[in-house]
Amino acid sequence: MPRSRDSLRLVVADRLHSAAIHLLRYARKRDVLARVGPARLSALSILVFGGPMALGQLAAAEQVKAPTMSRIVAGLRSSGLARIEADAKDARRIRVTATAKGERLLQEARARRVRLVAEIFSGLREEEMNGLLRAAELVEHALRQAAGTK
Amino acid sequence: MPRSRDSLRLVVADRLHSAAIHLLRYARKRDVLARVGPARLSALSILVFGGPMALGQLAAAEQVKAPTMSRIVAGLRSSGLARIEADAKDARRIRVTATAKGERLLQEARARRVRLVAEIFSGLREEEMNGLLRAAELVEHALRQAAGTK
DNA sequence: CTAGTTGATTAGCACTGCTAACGAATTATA
DNA sequence: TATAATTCGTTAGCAGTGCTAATCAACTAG
Repeated sequence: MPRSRDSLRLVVADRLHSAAIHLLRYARKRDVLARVGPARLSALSILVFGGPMALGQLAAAEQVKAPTMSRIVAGLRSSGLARIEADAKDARRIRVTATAKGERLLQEARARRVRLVAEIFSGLREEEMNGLLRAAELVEHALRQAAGTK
Repeated sequence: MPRSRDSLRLVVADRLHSAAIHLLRYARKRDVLARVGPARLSALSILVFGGPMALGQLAAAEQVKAPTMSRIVAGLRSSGLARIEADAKDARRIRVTATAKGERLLQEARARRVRLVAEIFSGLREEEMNGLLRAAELVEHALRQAAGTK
């Protein structure tokens, strides 16, 4: 592989990583207002969009280990944002479901976060926005590929 | 502002946020190998690229409160990745500097990240990589603007 | 029926963010 | 000059999120 492509990758890696860190740090300021941490919010969104599922599935979806998800679910539960039921087929399993309150909170938090991030980009031209969109989709797509192959 | 531009922003914000979360989760797996957390690595890179600076400056650059940066610097120090000296002009201030070991570790972490990104984006054309680079720079620039204005 | 596997939890560690409260040093002001 | 206000950094303590190791219960294979 040519040296120039290699160093381009180095720069891209650096910049993307840094941009991601800073973007999330910025966005998190409002998540705090929701009194729900990012991991819980993210898990909740999986539940809302993906429907009820077992803890292990949720952990896999979030790329997190079972004990971590166990605690996240406990937190959601104690906040009344999710509930758990026994699985009919397998008594080891639990079925985690978002409550109505959870769905409501998710929509609010999401709207707040999106408004915040959208504010940041208020000065950008439409073509720049489209560039960002393509970049985000590229990253997501490439990550899905990489996660699948691994 | 036209409705269409507004909703484009919302979509971009949503996608970017999601892509950032997933990219960092993926990248963190390797950071763990470096035995240095993401916040320390990020602060270290500011030091390496920006030169020695006061704790407050570093906190501002990382968009983090002083106590948080105080602990991050303490961690870097105890790992021998950074050192602190007294400021000649103002005895309240400290001067934080990356050590040679810190610079070395950062380069290694970067190299690891580059390999990771290379894996993820192995299928991308050079122009797509350039698109990602522009996107990352746009995000950083917009964030700096937003942080400055606020 | 025993042995192995799987799903979830608990315990305990590390890291990262915050606010509140403090001490020390500097700057502004009476 | 003496005092007050401000600024810089630290400490203490809370919450959240990630991990591994160990454990328990339930299911599955032999």
